[in-house]
Amino acid sequence: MATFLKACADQTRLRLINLMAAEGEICVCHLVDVLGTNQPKVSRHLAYLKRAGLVTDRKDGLWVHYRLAEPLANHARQLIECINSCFAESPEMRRDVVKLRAVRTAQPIVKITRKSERNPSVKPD
Amino acid sequence: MATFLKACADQTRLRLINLMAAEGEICVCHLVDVLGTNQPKVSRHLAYLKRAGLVTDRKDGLWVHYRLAEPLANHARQLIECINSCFAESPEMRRDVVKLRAVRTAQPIVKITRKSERNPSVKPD
DNA sequence: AGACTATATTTGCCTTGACGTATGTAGTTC
DNA sequence: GAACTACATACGTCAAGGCAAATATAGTCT
Repeated sequence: MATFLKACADQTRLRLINLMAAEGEICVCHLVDVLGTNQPKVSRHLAYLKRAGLVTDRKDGLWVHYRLAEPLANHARQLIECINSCFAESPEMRRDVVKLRAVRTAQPIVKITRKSERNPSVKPD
Repeated sequence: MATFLKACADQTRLRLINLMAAEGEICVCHLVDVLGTNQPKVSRHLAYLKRAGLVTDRKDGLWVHYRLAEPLANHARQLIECINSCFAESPEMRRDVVKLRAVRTAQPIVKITRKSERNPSVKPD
């Protein structure tokens, strides 16, 4: 119980949980884009959530996709549901979801991985 | 949100919340007896909960009584309710409530404060 | 093979918070 | 006022956890 609460008791992790609760499986690179922070930070928090048993990951080639663990222990599920209903009232959380959708359509996970090809604004040198 | 979760993310504080949710206003000395720990530890955690806005206190002569704050912010109330429903499944939490009732009847808060008078097993020296 | 991409982990630093012990404060009793 | 009671707080220590920056790992493309 305290373990789950600790895992949720951080703004960055709450944002990650919010996104996965809303959109299911998400690739780390998209999470980095949405949170607008550096990649190690996101990975660290994802690892924390995984240790706590709240999320699971799936490797797919170069990418790793995270999603909320299923099934969750009873109290963990209740807790996530409760937190989730609170997200609805938070502008930041709603903005994150919108931004994730935008990022996903702009930069879908495809076999063409070069940023320079996906996004012309990035010069290939 | 993260603040409230942090405040709840500790076993000792969960036990305190459980007791106050079940029995309302409780005096610090009884909480010390029930938790079976030292008094500074209990006071420290109560102060933490108070800072987070989860509890309020009331002075009454020599005693201080704590209870869950009312009204709580929307998400805090939801959170407490959720946590509370999880308590029902925890043997330790249920034992605490039983023990509190026992302590309260054995050592009611009265104007006779000497432990030696309330409890003959404590020698007055 | 070499360049590149996505992700994880390590490192060093700093803050927070948990603990027990000791001490301070304030109210009560006699 | 002296002894006592309930509670809070300061102190020193320690572990956990937050961060940014650097580095490691591993898969992909050409």
